[in-house]
Amino acid sequence: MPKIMLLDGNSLINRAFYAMPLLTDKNGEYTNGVYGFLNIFFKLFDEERPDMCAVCFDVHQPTFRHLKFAEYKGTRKSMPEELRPQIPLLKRVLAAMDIKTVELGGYEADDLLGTLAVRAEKQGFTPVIVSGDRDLLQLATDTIEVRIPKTKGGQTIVEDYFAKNVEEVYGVTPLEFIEMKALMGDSSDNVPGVPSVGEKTAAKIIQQFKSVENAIEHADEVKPKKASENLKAFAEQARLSKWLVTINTDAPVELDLAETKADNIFNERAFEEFKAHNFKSLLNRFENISASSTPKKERERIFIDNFADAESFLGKIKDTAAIVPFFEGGKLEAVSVCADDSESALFALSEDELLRAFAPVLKGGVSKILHDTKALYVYLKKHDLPLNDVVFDTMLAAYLLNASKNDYTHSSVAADYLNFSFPDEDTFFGKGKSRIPLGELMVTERQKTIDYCCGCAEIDLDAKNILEKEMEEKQLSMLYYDIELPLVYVLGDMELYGMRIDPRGLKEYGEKLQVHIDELTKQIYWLADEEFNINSPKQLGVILFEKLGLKGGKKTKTGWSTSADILEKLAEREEIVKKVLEYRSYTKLKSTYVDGLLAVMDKNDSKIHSTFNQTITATGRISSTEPNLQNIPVRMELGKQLRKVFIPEDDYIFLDGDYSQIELCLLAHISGDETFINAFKNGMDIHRLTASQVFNVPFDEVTSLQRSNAKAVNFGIVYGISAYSLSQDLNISKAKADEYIQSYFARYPKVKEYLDRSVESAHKTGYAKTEYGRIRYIPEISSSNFNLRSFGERVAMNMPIQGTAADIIKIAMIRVHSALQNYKSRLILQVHDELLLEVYKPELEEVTKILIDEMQNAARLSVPLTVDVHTGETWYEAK
DNA sequence: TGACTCACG
DNA sequence: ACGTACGTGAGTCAG
Repeated sequence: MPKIMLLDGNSLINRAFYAMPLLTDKNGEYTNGVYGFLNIFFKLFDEERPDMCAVCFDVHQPTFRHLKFAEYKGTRKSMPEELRPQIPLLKRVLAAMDIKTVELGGYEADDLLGTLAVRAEKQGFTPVIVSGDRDLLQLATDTIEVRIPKTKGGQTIVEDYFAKNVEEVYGVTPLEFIEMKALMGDSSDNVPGVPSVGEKTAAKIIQQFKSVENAIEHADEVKPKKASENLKAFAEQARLSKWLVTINTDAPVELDLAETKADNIFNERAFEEFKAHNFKSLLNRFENISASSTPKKERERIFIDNFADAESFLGKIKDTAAIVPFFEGGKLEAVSVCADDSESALFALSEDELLRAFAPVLKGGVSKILHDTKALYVYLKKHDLPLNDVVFDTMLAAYLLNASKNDYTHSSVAADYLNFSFPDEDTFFGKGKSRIPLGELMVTERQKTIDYCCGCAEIDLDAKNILEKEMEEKQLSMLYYDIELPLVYVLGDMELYGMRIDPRGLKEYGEKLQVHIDELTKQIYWLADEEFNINSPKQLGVILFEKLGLKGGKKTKTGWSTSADILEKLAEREEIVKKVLEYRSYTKLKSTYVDGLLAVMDKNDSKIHSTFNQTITATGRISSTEPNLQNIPVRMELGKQLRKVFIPEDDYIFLDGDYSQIELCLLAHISGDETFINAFKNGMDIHRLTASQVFNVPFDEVTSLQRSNAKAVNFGIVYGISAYSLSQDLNISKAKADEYIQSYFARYPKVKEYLDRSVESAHKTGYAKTEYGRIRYIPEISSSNFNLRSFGERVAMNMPIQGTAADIIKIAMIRVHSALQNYKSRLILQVHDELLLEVYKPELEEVTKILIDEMQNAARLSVPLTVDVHTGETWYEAK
């Protein structure tokens, strides 16, 4: 018997929308509801294999039924702005899939589902109704099945109901289910029901009396008492509710069921729609099409396990090759190569043989396409091997094209730019403890391993042209070839040089901290009159705000907030709070810095080799991990002492250069505000100037409090200001903060214009851009959610400034690195607006000049970029 | 694994 | 009325 699947478009897209995070496609249009709908659709389609299919939608038009009860139906919550446009989108996608959509003025989707289901049943089809709405259960019969998908813990599970299942679960027949719903009401659907009657009571009443009408007639016999009284008092409302929940099974739908054949879903047009809206995981369903539409080259995948074959394969490479190294525990395990459309190869030899075979190719001649060039560069340099003629890095290109992604793996590049799904590295090898070395996989899953490794090289080769073209279109090529690609080697060298520390000094520092920690722990236990885990915000909150009853606590969703800004307000009066804050700062230093640094130190040379990541931040900054050398303490003296254990190599000295107020300089430059520009040209104290302008006092009479408040306002402007946050930061009233901001804008009108312009442009284009053309997409900016949209607007104000500063220091790094080629001195660290060099002492004078010159001239702005330099025998002194 | 806290620019 | 500063990484707790 032919099967027909009838879906509730409105209800399912609604469920999907709230179950999924907001997703956007390339044009910034929201797609999560449609994507979620399609996932449910395909899951059930695969299970049911229906011959026919139709999706029903609501059309709200005033009709008799709805006019009469407008007061109930009319007050339904309005749809979020992110969802509304997804309904026409869903209809378009369904049309492309050749799936019939059904709608009829004045009827809701459930009426249409009911009508079609009954009609189909009569004509001898097997109907399956899919909806997120339980009201539909009234339609279940022995042949009509109602399926209700639910998300539970991220997984979609489906509840299935024939008539007998409804009776099992609710104890009433599907038709009685209507009566039951009428009594209990439905607040989300604005069905009033009878007050104080919930699901349990309604079920009991209907089991006994079978219908609302009969229950009203025998209202005196109804229990409990409350329900009995209300049933009498709200009899009319109960009848009305029944009318509202009853689904019409006789709507005048003009549709021949023969038109609902679902036999052309996976067609070219649907494929294009799916691609356009980034429904990547669904694309592999289009098997025949994906092959033709994205000519995925079928290459022969060769396995090479001896040196002679390796040499002969590599010897054939003409001019370009994608090369992918596979490392395990710092050792090279295998390499895959793809140089043309006909074949790719996996080389599994000993590390020694691999290096011998590949050295000539890596050294030069062959143009190389890589993915994470820095990793290979660093590895090779450790083995004294050169890497030249790298012409492209797919990871970096994918980052420039969209800096907001979490990763830029081969899998992600394949999905985003080649339209096919490819296993994720972590999925393939396993991650963390359960990671399986490539060598072992070669034994157990030989062909899959060859396919995976060769696939990576094929992806790099195939994606190069597409990535290059997209970068060209988005005007990112200069940023890519002149900044990001050259920067790889600068960062690589920084990682290789590392930073020397004095482990004995560090241990002594740690021991000193530990003495204080032990003392503070005892004092805190004594003051709290019990022992507890001070590191646990949960336990600490209970001790402070419940046991000791301190006032001024704030709740977070898990308990009391014990953050520093709250504790600081209590510290003056409360000894224990003061001790806790002190304890926190000591333990932070001990565990994160002392223990953390000792754990990652290279024991051979007492050096810290951080990893500098080029594809993490959304703004273009570099990040540093294992360890993070960009957040070594400096603001507090106690923490700053830590920098005394960072020491240059023998005969070297630290030289530090930092841009003075680079973000405010850029604000002045980009906005073109004359007051700011002149102030910077004259080398004035910018925060003092701001204070004198905002608080209307002579420049020389600005107090230190006024200056520091003005400094906070300047920071606020760069971050995308709001009066509320500024008031929090300065501990002043919101009104006062607002006053500061208003007078700031009055004094610097061009700054205000710039901020407005940035926000407007982001609204229009969906992204923010630096002076060098770096892009950050801001899908949040078109949200109807106030918080999300506000966040988007702050990002629009901040990103061009923070990002341009990042671009500029990257340029400076490349130039300094290149200028130092023939010196022993070297760049070893970048901290966003600061460069740290390890300078060979005889070169100090010259290198100082180079550093200042290259940093100051990295960009031409309408204000001078000034650089402060310091030298020191320790990092402490050099700052 | 996510929430919280805190170190930096 | 809404309820926030922008960008990161690491250690710790607790479910």
